[in-house]
Amino acid sequence: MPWSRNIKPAGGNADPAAADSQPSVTATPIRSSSSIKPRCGTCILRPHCLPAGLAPEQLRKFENMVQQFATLKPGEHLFRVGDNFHSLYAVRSGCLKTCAVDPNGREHVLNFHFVGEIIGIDAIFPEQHFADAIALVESSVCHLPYRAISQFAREVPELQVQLVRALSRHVFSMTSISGDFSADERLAAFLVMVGARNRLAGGSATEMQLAMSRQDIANYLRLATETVSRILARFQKSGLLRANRRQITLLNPDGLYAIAECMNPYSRCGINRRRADGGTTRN
Amino acid sequence: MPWSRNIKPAGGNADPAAADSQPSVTATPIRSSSSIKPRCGTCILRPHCLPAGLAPEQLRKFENMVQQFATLKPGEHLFRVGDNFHSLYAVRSGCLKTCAVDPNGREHVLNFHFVGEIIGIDAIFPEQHFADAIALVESSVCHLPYRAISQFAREVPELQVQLVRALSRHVFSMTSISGDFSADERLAAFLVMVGARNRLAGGSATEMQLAMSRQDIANYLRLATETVSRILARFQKSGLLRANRRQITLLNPDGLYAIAECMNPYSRCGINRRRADGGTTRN
DNA sequence: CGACAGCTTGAGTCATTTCAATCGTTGTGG
DNA sequence: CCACAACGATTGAAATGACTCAAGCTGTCG
Repeated sequence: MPWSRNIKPAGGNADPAAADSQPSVTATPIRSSSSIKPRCGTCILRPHCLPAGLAPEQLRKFENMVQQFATLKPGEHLFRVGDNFHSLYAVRSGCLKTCAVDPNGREHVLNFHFVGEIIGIDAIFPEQHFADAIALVESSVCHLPYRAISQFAREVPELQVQLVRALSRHVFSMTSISGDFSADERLAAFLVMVGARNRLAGGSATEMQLAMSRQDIANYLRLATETVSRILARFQKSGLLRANRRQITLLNPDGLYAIAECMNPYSRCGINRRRADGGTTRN
Repeated sequence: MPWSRNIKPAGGNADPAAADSQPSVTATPIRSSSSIKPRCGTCILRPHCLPAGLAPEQLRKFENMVQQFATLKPGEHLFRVGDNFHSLYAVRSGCLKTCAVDPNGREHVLNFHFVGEIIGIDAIFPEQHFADAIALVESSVCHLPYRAISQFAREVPELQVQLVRALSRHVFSMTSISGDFSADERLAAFLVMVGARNRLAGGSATEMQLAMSRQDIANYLRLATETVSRILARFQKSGLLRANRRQITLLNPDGLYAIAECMNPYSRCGINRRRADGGTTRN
């Protein structure tokens, strides 16, 4: 059992001077590149982000609501369990995990958040965070104050639609991994998914540098770390991939896809739809 | 591949009884008690449903959009994989499951939908159903045409808020069961949850008639049917409950709650918040 | 270089599954 | 009304996928 949680000293490297807009007790150590305002208009991620489909002048207004542009070092928290919810975050670069430690001390990784993805939508309802959000590598996020966004959405139906779609997509994507699948299937699906998300972020779908440790992968897939290692070794032996530490090359994406196929929601019906979710894009 | 799983023929429990009233291959067989219009204003479920918090005249308008009031016999489909999404449904009485059969023939129960809960929100994004919705017992649902609801939400912020909250709550509640927990923990949590939902629907939290079979429970909890049986027997032997077929009495809810506690998101932080989600209400 | 953290590999164990047989209910037809 | 079929639930025994424990390996960093 992995009691050994990486309690990375968030304080050690934090620049205390950097824009501390939160004097609260549980102060979230956001290192903000302060004055840099994100420009949604020129952001390559816009089609995948909340302001997708906004008209120019709405977009400008939206941009003005994006208050901060935080940079996080590996291991730094974006927010913590118990923090009040007041903002959504969009990953601009890097990768984060949301995770929670249960009373028995087991860490559960709820999700990985790749470039272009929204963090925090599960906190809208309880109005409080029930997970920690931790950067896995140097990452930057846009800060979308929810009250303002929500208010703005009342005037701009297009934004409303995007918000609801983002939520629905999230539910949709969760249904796959929550299912009953073997370790092989889950890991194969994970790799294919990371490849797809990697490509969305402008990289390769088959050549990637994982942001997360074996332990994180295991905690996400409900496996033991050793099991992840072993399956990777087996996949490698059968020529499906090459794995060296966090450097992974998918040599036979179709083979992996075949193993993972049962987790693809789209394969459940006769639809040959464009794989919109990215969760299972082949190659 | 050693990963032989329970290849439970989808036909096995598909709808042996209900195959009656559906000659069509894909048509949604809604048995409508036609003319009966639901009255949200007098519905005891309103606080838990979408129109929660609407002002009187908005409520009347909302009522008018609720087009149908369908009744389903056990085993009947509300919708099927591949159906176009055009409506959300609110469970008025009874209980339904949403489930999908993967390419290997394994059935995955995605969710159970109890009285007062919304069905279909995961289809908003893909605009298509990727699951079957099947009544477990005689059930009735309100029919909420999404286009109209969505349009109406643009004018009525309160409704918009409710929609987003419902989605966020759904995400929130999914995070528990998707975690890595033992069979005992998952089953205990399941029973506590059913009790809580049963009470919300006006019944008892400890005395209940399950709507679902052991097989359905197993497919939901990622267990084998036999395992569910065995754990129930063990719980019974240790005085936690009394189980006879689908009739379950929780004799020691606190004991069950203690086992299930690790799955309670609220217990992850120091919060002694009113257990709003119902997922883990004690007794 | 040494310490450390993350990763890998092996061996034994355990929780859960699979296979198989039985039991109790419920519904059906004679 | 009873026999019988059918189905869901239960129980036992054996098999196994994944875990735990433990040791060794590899790369990184001070």
